[in-house]
Amino acid sequence: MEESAKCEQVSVIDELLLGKELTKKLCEQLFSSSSSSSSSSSSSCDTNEVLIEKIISTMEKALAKVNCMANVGESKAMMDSHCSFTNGSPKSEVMEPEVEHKHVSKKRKTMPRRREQVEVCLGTEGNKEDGYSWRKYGQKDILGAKFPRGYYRCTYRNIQGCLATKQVQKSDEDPMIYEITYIGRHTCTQASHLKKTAVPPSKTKVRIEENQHQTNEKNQPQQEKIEQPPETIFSFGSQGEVKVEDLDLEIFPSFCFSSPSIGSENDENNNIFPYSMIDNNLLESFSPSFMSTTTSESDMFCNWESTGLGQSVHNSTSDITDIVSTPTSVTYSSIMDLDIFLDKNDFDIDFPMNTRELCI
DNA sequence: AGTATTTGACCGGG
DNA sequence: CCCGGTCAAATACT
Repeated sequence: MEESAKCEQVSVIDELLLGKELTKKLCEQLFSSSSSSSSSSSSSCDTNEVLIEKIISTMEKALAKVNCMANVGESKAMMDSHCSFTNGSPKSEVMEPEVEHKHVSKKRKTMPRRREQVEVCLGTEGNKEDGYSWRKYGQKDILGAKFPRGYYRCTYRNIQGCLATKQVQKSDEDPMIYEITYIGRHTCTQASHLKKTAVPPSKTKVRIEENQHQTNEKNQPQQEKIEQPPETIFSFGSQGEVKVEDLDLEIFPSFCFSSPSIGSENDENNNIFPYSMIDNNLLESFSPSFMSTTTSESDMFCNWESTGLGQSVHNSTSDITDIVSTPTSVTYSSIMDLDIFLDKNDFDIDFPMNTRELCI
């Protein structure tokens, strides 16, 4: 990457960090009554509205910068899948512009892609639980890559015509990191998925603690192919790094969240989220499952798109949809933040503020 | 027996 | 022709 671009990126990161801080503050204010607001909000004189304004402004700045960067170059991927992945039906050809324009066969590369980098702590072999069930259908040695790439498709491809696929590849540099490329979007409704979201948060939290404990103290004997219970995923927060980058947007730096500070597990109020937050809206915004439920993802993104904020970055809802559709719990935090970043119209409800740390 | 994974073959774009 | 992506038969697993 060029130097100027790096500088730009740094300043974008700054903006995003600022935005994060502001949203944190806002969250504290919003939910101070229901959760133990331990952290001190420095200048708590800001009203919620002011904070929101600030956040939006910050995000807009960041987005503008990113937009600039994207225009300068490196936006090939952006062009590739520049949109039109509407909430299409599984089979109807949801055409990419290039396809539409060129009247070319509806072949590969027509699905929007989104790449995630996941640092795996507990040796999940790239099979991080993301809430959806995948079926491996191939593996390929990739030129120049040390490790083979695994190809997965949605288990319900045949049954429900869900065309979502993902590619999992262990990173060359760091074997603990898996690069996961999601292609397409889930159109299926996965029961297991729904079930997971229904897991009482308190339970989840306990798990987190346990896992944190274990991972911190001594690495568990790492086994490849350990199937992690869904809850375990949250442990990524403590040590794991989750990077979500939309190949189309390329606007989000890598995020690394640590778990929210966790109190004792004997109180429901000590859930990751204040219990009062666990309402439908929140569950939906946190959980990828909402994408596969009847909840209208399109609605969500209508909102998003209508903000104009999104349009300044991208014209399509497809990518964003794709982002949020990321079902994985690993991306849990990321999703939350993406929501925050992107959906200013939903600020009032989509505030799963639990990010504690934003690493680059 | 049913389901999931592995792996070599095949296909198509560049 | 090379390479990435997918298919599908064989194999493993439950």
